[in-house]
Amino acid sequence: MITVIITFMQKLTAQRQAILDLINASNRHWDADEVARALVDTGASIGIATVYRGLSALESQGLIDSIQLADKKRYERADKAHHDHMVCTGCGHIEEFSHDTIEALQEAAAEKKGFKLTGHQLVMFGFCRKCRQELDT
Amino acid sequence: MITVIITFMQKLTAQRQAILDLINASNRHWDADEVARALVDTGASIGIATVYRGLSALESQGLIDSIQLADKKRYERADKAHHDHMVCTGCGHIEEFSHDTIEALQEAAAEKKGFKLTGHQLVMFGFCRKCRQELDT
DNA sequence: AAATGTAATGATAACCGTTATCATTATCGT
DNA sequence: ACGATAATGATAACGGTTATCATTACATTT
Repeated sequence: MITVIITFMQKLTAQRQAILDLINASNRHWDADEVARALVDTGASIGIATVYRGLSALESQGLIDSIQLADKKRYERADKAHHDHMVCTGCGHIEEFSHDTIEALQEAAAEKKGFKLTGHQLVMFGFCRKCRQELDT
Repeated sequence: MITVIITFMQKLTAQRQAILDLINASNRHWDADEVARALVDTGASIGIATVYRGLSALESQGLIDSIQLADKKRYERADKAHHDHMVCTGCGHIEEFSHDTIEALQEAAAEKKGFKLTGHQLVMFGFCRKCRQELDT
């Protein structure tokens, strides 16, 4: 096997700093378009391509996290403990949760199949408390 | 809230039967393009749009299952017990596994947040036994 | 401070999986 | 067989994302 590893300096430019600040300022889960829109609204000048590149650069540096939903990727702050997500299919609300036992059992299940885990993603779908009530009316 | 439910007959046409037979004949996880290619290879005449429509029709009837990966959707036989997936990022191999305790804990975690679960998807990423060995060489 | 090398930017084209459109064909119940 | 309606297939369109490329910004060296 031939492995080539190319490394280069990642620059934390003004645009990337702005993206990082925006994401760090809340607990929201942002898609690329929302980030671009929010930054432009504050008067910043940033192209959509720069947002996409900035988001993946920041993620590869571990400065932000992401979850891959069916249609798009969403980014969130990285300075939180590991957690998974529940997505309300009614209103889009995303709730976070973490469960050490589930994590441990996943690791054990992988090991049993000979897998060396590098990551996982657990997304649960359903109706949040609010949407659940509206369904009953 | 206004809810409109429109129901109509779903026809099991020759094309859809061919898709169903193909998927039922193995344990593979097919994407739409692979299905179309495989059917055309057997001499069948089927358009890619028909494959997409057939796949979602069959899934909505519970005749096949699917998993949503980052880039595309993959379909598999439905006549298996519920299970989740481990995807090898080295070779693309998909391994299935099931774990009742994890399922139960998920349900409990959702309930604690007030969520009424409708489904979930757990995908674990890593290296399968074979790719793991190649990494060490 | 000027020059140099390199990564980032931004506008836009391209990409890829998927869905919509629409005229035509096939299917099912009667 | 007839009539109603769903399915088909070719292709356009869509939406999120990535590639292209000329230009700009940055850090390091002279």
